[in-house]
Amino acid sequence: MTLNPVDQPTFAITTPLYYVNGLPHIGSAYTTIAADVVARFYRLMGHPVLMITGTDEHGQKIQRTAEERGMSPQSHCDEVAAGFERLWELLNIDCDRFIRTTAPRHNVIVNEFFQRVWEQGDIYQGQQQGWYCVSCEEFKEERDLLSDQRCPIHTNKSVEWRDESNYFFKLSKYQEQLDQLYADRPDFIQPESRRNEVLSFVKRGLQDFSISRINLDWGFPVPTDSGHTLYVWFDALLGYITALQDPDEDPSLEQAVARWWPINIHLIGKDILRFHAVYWPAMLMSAGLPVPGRVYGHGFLTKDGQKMGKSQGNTLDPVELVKKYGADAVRYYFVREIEFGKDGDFNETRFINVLNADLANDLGNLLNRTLKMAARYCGDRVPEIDPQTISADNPLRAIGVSLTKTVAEAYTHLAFSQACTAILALVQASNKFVDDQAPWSLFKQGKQAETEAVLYAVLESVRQAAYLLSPIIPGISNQIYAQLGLTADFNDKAIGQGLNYAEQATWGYLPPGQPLGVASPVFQRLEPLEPVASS
RNA sequence: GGCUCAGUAGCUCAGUGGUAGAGCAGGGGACUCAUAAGCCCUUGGUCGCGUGUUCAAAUCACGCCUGAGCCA
Repeated sequence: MTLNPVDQPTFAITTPLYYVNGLPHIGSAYTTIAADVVARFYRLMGHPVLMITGTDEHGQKIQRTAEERGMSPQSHCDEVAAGFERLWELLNIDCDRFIRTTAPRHNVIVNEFFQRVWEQGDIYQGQQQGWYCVSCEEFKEERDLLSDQRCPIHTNKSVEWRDESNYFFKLSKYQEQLDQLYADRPDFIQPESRRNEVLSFVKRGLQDFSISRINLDWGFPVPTDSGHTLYVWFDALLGYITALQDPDEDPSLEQAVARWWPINIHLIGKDILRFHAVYWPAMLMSAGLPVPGRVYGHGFLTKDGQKMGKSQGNTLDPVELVKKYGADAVRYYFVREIEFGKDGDFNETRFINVLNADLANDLGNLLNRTLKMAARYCGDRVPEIDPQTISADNPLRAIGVSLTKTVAEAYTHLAFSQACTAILALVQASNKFVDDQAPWSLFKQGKQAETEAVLYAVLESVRQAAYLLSPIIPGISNQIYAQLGLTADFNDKAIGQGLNYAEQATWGYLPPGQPLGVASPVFQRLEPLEPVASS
């Protein structure tokens, strides 16, 4: 059965465009891993997929950071953006588009978009005065400030008094339309707790927001007034649109939204929820574009239960982590151990425990022990069993058959942890099945047919598990397929055409009689950490 | 200050009226195909605190404490 990708609806997903104030932190890695998992799952199902990530490079904060480093803003951005791309490569994340907001083609899209909104009469000039935090790139209320006029978020930075002429976007005009959007599409903002937050914010009444700054060089000029520079957020959100277009094409807003718009899922951290769930849809409405499918605000990560931050001195360097443990391990831990949407914790002991238990002991060892038996008892081939002859009551077949739907639903709901739990249940049942059936005894008793039936069921269960886990641990899935004698490259973006979901996601695919590969641990057990005396 | 969410086994969490659960970690056992893995058994909890409603509360109501968040 072949499936033409154009038969399937397109699927586009974004991470935030990360601010290049510094090298990527673990939180950015977390979001991007999640987006990659979703993208890979949709590719598996045969959808044409566009996964977008990138960097947000304008704004005063960047300008000043570059100055402090004695660099031009552009070379600072180039350096940091390259750091992001390297990390994605290390994590085995192959995004389809990496958009940088300093790209010239982005400027074209921004200008066109601005023009549309301008023609709607949704932009006007006004005066804004108040205390401005450069780190937040936001005006602050005086009563929110700490002593010495310091920003409550950036406690070591003083805010600056600004009294300037700005351009404003008429957000207030879209109050009713936004209310309607949230009412019509309860799934627009997820998870539920985030949605409630936005609803209560919007209910209080929306105020127009400033979309320009003066005295700022590092940004795009306001098309209608070159003395002003576009506010970094206005420009950054539009990066999602620019990214849709092939970089080689001439940039045009109309072309950009032709195929992949509207984006299906914006995956974001909960801190930037308002920009994505309120400002962004209003901007799109003004420009006459449909709004995205879902905005999903996930939680934050802590380390050993503590907030992470440079000032607290407890950060988790994603580059070090992935170099130490490998992409699959890091991907699996965050996806499996953290309930997506809620805050989650990183703890290295726990990290090691989970990976050893799930990947080395349960999954890896299951494959290994079964392959060794198949080599010895079945001539190094998949047993010649017609899967249809295996009883529907067979515990593995029963689980495997229902697993397909369970896992697909979990992935589509971004309930990665549930997907893992369901898949691991098959693996655990398989280990139990091996022990219960004791194929080594069956073989010694000369019960060849029974031995083969047991081993087939287990091998097939490992295969199904590997296929369904491939969006999360593509490297391990590749190894498992290879050892089962199957040809697969789960990093191939056309995977859904090569290894069709309808066929491979279900239990009973493994071709009988096929020569098996060489057994070798797919995930090496990690050494437990030496207990450290707490100081 | 207002509002929202959370507080259940050492850890991560499920359970929303009817005799306290899972996974991991810890302890014991039998087996041997296997990455000293797996399998079986098991230790462990006044379900944040208090009052109330009910025949019955982890679950409902009210108050409080602690933590996180949104808003002002």
